[in-house]
Amino acid sequence: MEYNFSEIETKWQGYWAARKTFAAQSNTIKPKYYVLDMFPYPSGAGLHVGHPLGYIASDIVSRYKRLQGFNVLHPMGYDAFGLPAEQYAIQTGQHPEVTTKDNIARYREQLDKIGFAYDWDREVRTSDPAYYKWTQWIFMQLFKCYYNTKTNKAEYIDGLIAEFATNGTANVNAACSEMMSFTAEEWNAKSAKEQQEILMNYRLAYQSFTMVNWCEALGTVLANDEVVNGVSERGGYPVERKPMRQWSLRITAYADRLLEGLERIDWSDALKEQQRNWIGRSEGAMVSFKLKDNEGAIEVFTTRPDTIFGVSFMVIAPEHELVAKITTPEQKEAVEAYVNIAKNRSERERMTEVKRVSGEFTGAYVEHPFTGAPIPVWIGDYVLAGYGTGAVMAVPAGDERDYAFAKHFNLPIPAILEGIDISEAANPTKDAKMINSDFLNGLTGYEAIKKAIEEIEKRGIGKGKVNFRLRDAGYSRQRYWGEPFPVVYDKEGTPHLLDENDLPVELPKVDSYKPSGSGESPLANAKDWVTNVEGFTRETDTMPGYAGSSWYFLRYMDPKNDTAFVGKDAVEYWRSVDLYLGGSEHAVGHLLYSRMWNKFLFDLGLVVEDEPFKKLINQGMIQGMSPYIDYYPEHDTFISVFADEEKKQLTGKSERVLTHLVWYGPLGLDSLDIEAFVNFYPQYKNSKFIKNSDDNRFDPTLVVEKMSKSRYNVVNPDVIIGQYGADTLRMYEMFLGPLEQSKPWNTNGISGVHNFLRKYWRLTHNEAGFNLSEDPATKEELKALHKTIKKIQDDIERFSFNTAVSSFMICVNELADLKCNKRAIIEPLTALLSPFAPHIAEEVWNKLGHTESVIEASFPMYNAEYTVSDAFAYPIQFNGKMKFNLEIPLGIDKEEIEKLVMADDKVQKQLAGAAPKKVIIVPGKIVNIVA
RNA sequence: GCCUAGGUGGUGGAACUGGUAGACACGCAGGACUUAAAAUCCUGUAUCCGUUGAGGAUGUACGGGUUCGACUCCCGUCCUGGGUACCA
Repeated sequence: MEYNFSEIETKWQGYWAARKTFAAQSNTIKPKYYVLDMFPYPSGAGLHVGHPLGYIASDIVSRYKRLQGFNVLHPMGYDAFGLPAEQYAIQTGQHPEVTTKDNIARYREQLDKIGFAYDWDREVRTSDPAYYKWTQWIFMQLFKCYYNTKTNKAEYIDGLIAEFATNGTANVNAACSEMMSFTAEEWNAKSAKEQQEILMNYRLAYQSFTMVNWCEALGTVLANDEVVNGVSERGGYPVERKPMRQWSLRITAYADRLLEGLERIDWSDALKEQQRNWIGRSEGAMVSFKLKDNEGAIEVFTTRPDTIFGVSFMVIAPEHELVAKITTPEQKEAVEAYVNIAKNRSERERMTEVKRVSGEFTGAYVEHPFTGAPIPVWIGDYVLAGYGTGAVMAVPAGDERDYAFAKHFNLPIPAILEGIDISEAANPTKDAKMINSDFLNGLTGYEAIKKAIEEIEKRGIGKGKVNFRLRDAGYSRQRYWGEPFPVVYDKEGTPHLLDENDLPVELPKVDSYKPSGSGESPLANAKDWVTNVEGFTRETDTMPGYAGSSWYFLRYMDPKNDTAFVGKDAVEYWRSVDLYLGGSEHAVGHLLYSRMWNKFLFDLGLVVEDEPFKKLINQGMIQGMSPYIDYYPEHDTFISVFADEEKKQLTGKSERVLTHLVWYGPLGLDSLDIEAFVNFYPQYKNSKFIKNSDDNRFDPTLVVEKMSKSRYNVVNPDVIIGQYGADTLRMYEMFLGPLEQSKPWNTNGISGVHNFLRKYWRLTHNEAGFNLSEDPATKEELKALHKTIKKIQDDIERFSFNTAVSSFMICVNELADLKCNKRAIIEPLTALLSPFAPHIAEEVWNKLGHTESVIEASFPMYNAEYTVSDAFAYPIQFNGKMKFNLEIPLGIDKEEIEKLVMADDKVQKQLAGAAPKKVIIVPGKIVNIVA
């Protein structure tokens, strides 16, 4: 009887769906386990083979936890707002809601075919008004709150307002955009509008001016992804950076808690380190340099106040607010020209091209705060406006970039460290003793930092400060396909929240999804909607992609609740995500935002855990092979990648042409169909094509890249399922390599995995049908089984699914050799296999006579008796240090063990001819040789 | 540039804590069964030299180092993936 996977898989998928087998229980005394996948963005290309990698792994864990007796929550949903659907809408006029629904339907169909144990009754979609009602509601709470740094948590701003009215800012310690200071009288004298403006300085969701990529020609703000080499990707129009009034979230208020929380969660060190570096806490000092010949001062933040006597110039960012004010008339032209060039370069470019030194002298000077010496002020684009104060005190002796700048512009490089050569490069060491540094002379850098801060504070020219690299998160988008803000403006332009009863604020219908052209979002085109709140106009920006995804893990706990984003009972039972699986591309974006949202909701007492994701695994990305063909324009010739001899004849630069007209075999890419190619691209009608000399084929160059529709490298799981079945796909994706590693998709080994499943099937099936023996198992058979149980359990616990699949293969090979079809072995093996290949396991389980699903089984018990090997591996230690293992047969006495050990080459080599002082043998445990 | 991860046979990978490098699988070669094919099973398979019941040398991106012993630890270099704040 053949293994008919398609029949088996259809049958059991239908059974699971009809019985709601995987629904999480709500009234149970079982312990809970919440295992979550990062939900997908439903793209038009459909699900590709990369998506299931993490989903299969989490599915294995969820089924494994069920076998262990947990009440498992394993949900799935869709991150349904986003740019691609909107761009598609602009091109085709189709409402993004329609395309999104279609895409979701396709995803669902594909997901169902893989046999995931999802509780589909809990599905969420971020673009569903019933969902985004609560995204808007959480935004309202963020708007209504500020961060009290005394109690170290978010609180409602009414408390702050009352404090302002009675004591002013005197006793206020709150996270804010800029330090403010006023008395109660001053506060009370302000107009309502002025008061609202001041409160923006404190709110956790607030408005301010931030930079956007503005494309005049397209009349729209562009995402960084839409800007390539400084021009728009579409059309190649110039892009400038310009300030716009935008919403932001004050995530910086949570910087310390986001850092501290990392200590308490089970994430990889690499990921934690990335978050730490992103937050970028650094201790240092703010120092104020007085302007010469002008009012005011320039503030700098430095982590190295010890090097202050090495300052020979100052560099400020081209966007710095003082540039226009301090530039002297003689330098005006040059500075303006420089600012114009610099301001349109992206921060990325400015950081990448760090070796290309550029800058301009402003003509202005500041005074050194200790020596009073004049310090020239330059502008340079290596200083970023967004970090610190947008100004640095340049210490060329100690900082590489300052050094390069000084060398390039011939500025002095004062020596401040004893015995350190600075003729070739800067040296940032803190170990050397300070020289030429007045009161710091003779101290090391470490000592000098403290002393310098003391002195700076004493003289009132600055103070010690902790600075963060983390910036507040931009929260406005001038887009259609996102959550509308529950905000309206009065006639004075002051924003007000709508009433909670007005939620959800649904997206209005618009005629065009194109931007309005004035920089406003497409919502501004819906004139009736904008003005349909009496006396007010609506906010027309929408929320960013991360809004809905920052809290979706909470909604799964209680997805149908329409009186709260999550009910109290639900959140108290499910608490937080026990295991979160997703790609490392979300290391700092989504994973930081959702931690912040969760902490905020925790502060308001609405969730019970401060950290949302207890354990996190990053699965690697499955890459695609994009087919490019090599073209030599000088010869008007295309050449196959393997035609090496002919390639030598070709001169000039070659180009790579991306093409989808590669013959696509059932499982992947093959050679180019030249005829189809020239039909599709008539411009190459007369081009020459050089094929391989040996097999007369034309092969493309395959480039490993992220799988995406636009690169023609998406491989669909449906094809694999059709040919081999879902169980093979599941096991093969796990077999492909370590979960956390990225790897290009290939189907080279898939037949091996499929053969394994057939072998497992053949253990209990012959031509006639199901064939099971009720005889008791032999010791050898039990050994094969129990070795596997132990291995599989260990492997699941450490997420090593590829080695688990190998262990299954070894086990089945051994059982096949033993011709074992005994219930005593097959039954536990089937339960063991069910998380990996659930359909075939369910089928066999059913044939074994069980009426309940295999998920009602329990994980097989491992029995150590059957896994002891015939020989024991003795760890051999020298002087107590573990050195190596030696196989010693069982059942021999101490003396014989010693003889065997001493006769071993490695032991002899170790002793190098000398006799050991002592040989300690602990029977069955250890051999310790004291040399 | 910066942050982060990785680089092992023809291929995917294994080696979990410094202790026989290459488990398992693909591919390939040879064989059994078969009229034949498919399926299945058996044997071999890191490289080089030698051998055909003979062993030796080399070998985990590259160059150094620590250690009796290094894929594993340290220093440096090269290459690749991911992120870099409005893709998701």
